Amino acid sequence: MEQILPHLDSVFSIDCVLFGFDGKELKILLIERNEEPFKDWWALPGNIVGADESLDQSAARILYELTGLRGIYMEQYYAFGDPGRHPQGRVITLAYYALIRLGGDKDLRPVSTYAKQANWLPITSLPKLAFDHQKIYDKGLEKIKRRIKHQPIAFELLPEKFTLTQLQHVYELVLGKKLDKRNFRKKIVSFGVLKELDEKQKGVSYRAATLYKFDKRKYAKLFGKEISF
Amino acid sequence: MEQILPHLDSVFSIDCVLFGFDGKELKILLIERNEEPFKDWWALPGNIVGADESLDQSAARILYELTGLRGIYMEQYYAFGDPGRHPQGRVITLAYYALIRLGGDKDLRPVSTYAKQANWLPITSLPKLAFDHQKIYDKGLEKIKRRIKHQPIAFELLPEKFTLTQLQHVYELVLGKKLDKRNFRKKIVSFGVLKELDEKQKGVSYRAATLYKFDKRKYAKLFGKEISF
DNA sequence: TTACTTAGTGTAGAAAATACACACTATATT
DNA sequence: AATATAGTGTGTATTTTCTACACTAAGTAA
Repeated sequence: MEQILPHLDSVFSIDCVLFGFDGKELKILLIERNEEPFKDWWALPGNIVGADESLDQSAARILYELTGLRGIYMEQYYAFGDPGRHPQGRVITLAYYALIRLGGDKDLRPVSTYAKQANWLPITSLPKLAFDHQKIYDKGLEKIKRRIKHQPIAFELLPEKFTLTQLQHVYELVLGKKLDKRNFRKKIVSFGVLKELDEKQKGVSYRAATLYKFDKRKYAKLFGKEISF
Repeated sequence: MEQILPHLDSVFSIDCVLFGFDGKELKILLIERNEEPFKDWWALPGNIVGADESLDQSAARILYELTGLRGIYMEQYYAFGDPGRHPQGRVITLAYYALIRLGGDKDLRPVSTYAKQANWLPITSLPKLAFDHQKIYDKGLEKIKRRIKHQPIAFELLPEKFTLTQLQHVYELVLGKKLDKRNFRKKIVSFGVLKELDEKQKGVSYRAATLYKFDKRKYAKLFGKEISF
């Protein structure tokens, strides 16, 4: 019901779990707070939703301010609003995750005002997080696991051209388990959204792998179909 | 980021898509508004989140006030917050769906203050809805479709004891398609969460079907496993 | 007793999932 | 030039799951 519009003392924010892949590890972007509460703790980046912003815009803005990146794949996944989750009052927060390819140079321009530093930390060794951010992160990882099994979002973590081994590696890191190489290739190729290029990997000291691209057109046609790993 | 706690002119509400099954049709509970905006329109039931309530509690309260029911399966599924979604100001709303068995007697005690009436309407012929509630409903149905394919939530819509035909019927209504009887039975039984009772349906004018119960223990053990229809 | 209505059951063929091992190729090293 | 190294790339047989499909059994009503 929405006909009553009182002035309430609650705050609505967005927090983001920004997943990044640098070719080796899966990481998330954390900031080290320089204000109370939780001064000197690591926290997920977040902010208050602006008055004229949609929720998605707000999430995109947070990401942009922190990294300078735009057009990144982001997805809203859950709202956290326990009365006790923020020591200084009622803050309801909406969580987004994003998938980002790291390892150009542009991936992170460190951030202003409310943080000492911002850093990509591997998900295999995360510090204690401020507020209920551990819970928010856990749920984000769970959601992304489920999503990657059914839709080809793994591409968002890779450069435009990638090898099948790199793609498999992303799946393994997100799902947290090893996959069989031959079966993986069979399945991902049969899904029909990969375009094999006439181009090979460079700068490796072993047999160079064929590069592939993700074919967005073909994917759009398939919409609704699902893979599963 | 959450160290700033300004007093913002935005309102945070919860709206609920309450799915009910009466043995025949899948319905949702709508209320007819008696105040502007959207006076005389049908809308999803909802309310402002109370200061000391968790989000889940708030959703449960809305449901309780409307129907007198407690302990109902509810799930948060998406936040809607476009700046223009409410004509009188910024209202961010969090959507929940619930699954309810209808057809005892207790299912609905109609509601007070802000509504002329509340009614269970079949999803096959819904009226135009107030605000962006059509969008909220659509997304809710989509979520529930996906969920029912993977987890046995269909039980929540049925009485404690039910026949396999009833169960199949629920699946067909939610998924919006016919299922093969033999294949359905094979799969649902092999999932291993049904308990066959020594009891038959009563009061039918044809061969009585065997009754089943949902075995929550077995389900807990299987957690993580998935069916798919 | 008969007619009616729904319950309940099996199988064969197709498709998908899994398990599994070796030869190829590019580079680096001696 | 020969060799070591490290990752690429490929096929098949087996098992499991999915799909399509039709009749008999049981109970009730007339």
